[in-house]
Amino acid sequence: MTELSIEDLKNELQNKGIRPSYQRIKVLECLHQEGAHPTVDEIYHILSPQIPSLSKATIYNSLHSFVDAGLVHILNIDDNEMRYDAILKEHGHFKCQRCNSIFNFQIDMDKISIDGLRGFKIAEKNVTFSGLCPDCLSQIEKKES
Amino acid sequence: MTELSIEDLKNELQNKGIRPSYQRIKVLECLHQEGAHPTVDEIYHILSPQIPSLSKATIYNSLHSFVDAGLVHILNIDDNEMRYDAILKEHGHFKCQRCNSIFNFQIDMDKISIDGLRGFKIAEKNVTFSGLCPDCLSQIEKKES
DNA sequence: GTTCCTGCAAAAGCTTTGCAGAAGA
DNA sequence: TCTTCTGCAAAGCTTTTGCAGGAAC
Repeated sequence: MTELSIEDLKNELQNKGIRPSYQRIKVLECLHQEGAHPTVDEIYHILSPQIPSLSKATIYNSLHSFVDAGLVHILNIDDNEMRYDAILKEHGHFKCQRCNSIFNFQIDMDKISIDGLRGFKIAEKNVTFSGLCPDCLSQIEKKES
Repeated sequence: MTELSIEDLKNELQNKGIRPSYQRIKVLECLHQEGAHPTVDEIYHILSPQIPSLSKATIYNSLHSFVDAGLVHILNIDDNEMRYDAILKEHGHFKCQRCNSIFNFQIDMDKISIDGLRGFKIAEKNVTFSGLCPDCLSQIEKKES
């Protein structure tokens, strides 16, 4: 969300006990792009031009360390591939069914009234909506007119 | 949720224009078990003893028809495999991180206060919590004492 | 007879694992 | 030097696809 410098990312990794290699810093940078929830494949295609030697195994390894350290969350929003989310602040996700873009939105999880979870210990809350984003909606309207 | 007879399931399929083959009826029956959200593999292992000739391809085919017809929903709650949900009534899902069981809970989606989705057309709402279920909680307490 | 369905096999795609060489402490 | 990381290749899983035989209409 906020623009982070290489130094910030380096510190973020070191604070969690992860050695801040160049590859890991770049992967983490990808995740911190405004509103990004990239798949492994997307990260690979973003970074490959800058780091031609980069392999997907390294991206997977990096992401696993990040998840274990609590730096990023796994997003189960796609049917087939995983997405990763570096925004730890509580928020919801909207997925456009037409262009597959993912948007964040603010949400107050505490205000969700639930019934039937007495006795459960809730650790994580996920809210995911899907439908059509404004861009796709206006494109559909144009087509119809 | 409610116990459905073979006839009910047959009608459910026919109403949607899906030919009610034996295999499809049994797959749909699996999905209608109380609180079930089976994976393809789970369905396969449940039905295999009754239908030794059953293949996973048929289960996938059946589920795709059901999803296309709007009879079941896809549940993106697991990291690696899909789950399927035959309860179309609005509800949330809780996944126990210890035993991997999935529970349904009631939720009023309309009362979720969202901010930042003006201009979006929302088609589907998904709420997924995770943590520990009562059973696992009490087992952990026993271990600690 | 024609259409649709089943089930096998193979293929495709995402993710994980093993290992050798390289980089960092 | 010793540990850790990278990157390649291969393997493992889930899901999809193609096709031939069979069932249903």
